[in-house]
Amino acid sequence: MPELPEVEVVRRGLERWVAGRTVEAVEVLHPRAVRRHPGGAADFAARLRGETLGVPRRRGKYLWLPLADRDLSVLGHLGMSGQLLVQPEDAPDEKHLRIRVRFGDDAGTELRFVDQRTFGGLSLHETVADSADGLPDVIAHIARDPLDPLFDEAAYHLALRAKRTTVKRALLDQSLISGVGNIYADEALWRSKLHYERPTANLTRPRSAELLGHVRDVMNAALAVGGTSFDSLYVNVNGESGYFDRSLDAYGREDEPCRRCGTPMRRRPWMNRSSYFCPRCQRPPRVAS
DNA sequence: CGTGGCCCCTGATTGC
DNA sequence: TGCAATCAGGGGCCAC
Repeated sequence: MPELPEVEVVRRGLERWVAGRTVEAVEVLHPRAVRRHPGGAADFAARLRGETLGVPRRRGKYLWLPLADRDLSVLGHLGMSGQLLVQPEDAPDEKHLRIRVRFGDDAGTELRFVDQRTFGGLSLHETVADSADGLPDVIAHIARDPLDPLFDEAAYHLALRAKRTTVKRALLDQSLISGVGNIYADEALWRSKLHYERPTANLTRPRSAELLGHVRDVMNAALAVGGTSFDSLYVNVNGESGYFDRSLDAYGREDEPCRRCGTPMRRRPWMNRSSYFCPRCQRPPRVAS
């Protein structure tokens, strides 16, 4: 499951291995991988052909490659199981290869989008008119992520107070803060000693600031580890390789002792997912639903 | 309009 | 042993 730090590692890999290259041919092997592209697979391939890719950017878990001299970007999301790989042209196709991008240079590598569960995909979108960083229009509603220097902490706190929702829902609400998934939400809540069903409306400024700090810490720790592991030909993220899961304190630790107090951790079904928490450190709110 | 919930998908795992 | 149910989860979309 690629979270924000893994997507940032992918972005850096793309910057190194793909930026500045000109597309020669695009092959869409699974229509679902381009389902967000308005014109369909053939249109995606035709429009991308001949274009030169710019420096990749990222917001939350979305990343995009602006096309040189056009107000157009290739937008990508890895979903649950997506990978963007730079592979030798003669490497055998991956089992779940969905899109192949060939380049017109002689570097001998191509870009591949591989995705088992097909939740992710690539698409072409126009740039928001007055956006400095070339934000694609379809993700204009995605908030800045907590590692973005322009993330507005005061506005975030006010937005939390205004919402009539619970804290974990708010962490996963991409219009408030982006890039926080189920795993890091549980980690940040554990570190903050907050129950996932705590209402956001009465969170004090220090509490929300602490929570945000823990979100950043969790992400930066993963980034520090993941950022050193991919200095190779591969632009590779494998969220299930477990390079950070040994450092998880909450997620996936049902019945294991809380690392703070020793109480067995619990798992609760939540939004078709799971929430992991310590029943002692993270007390439920008085009016838990 | 804000909030909550459903569903897209495939493969590993679990249960009978 | 084999088949079916369950689980994993980002985020768009829709109903209330």
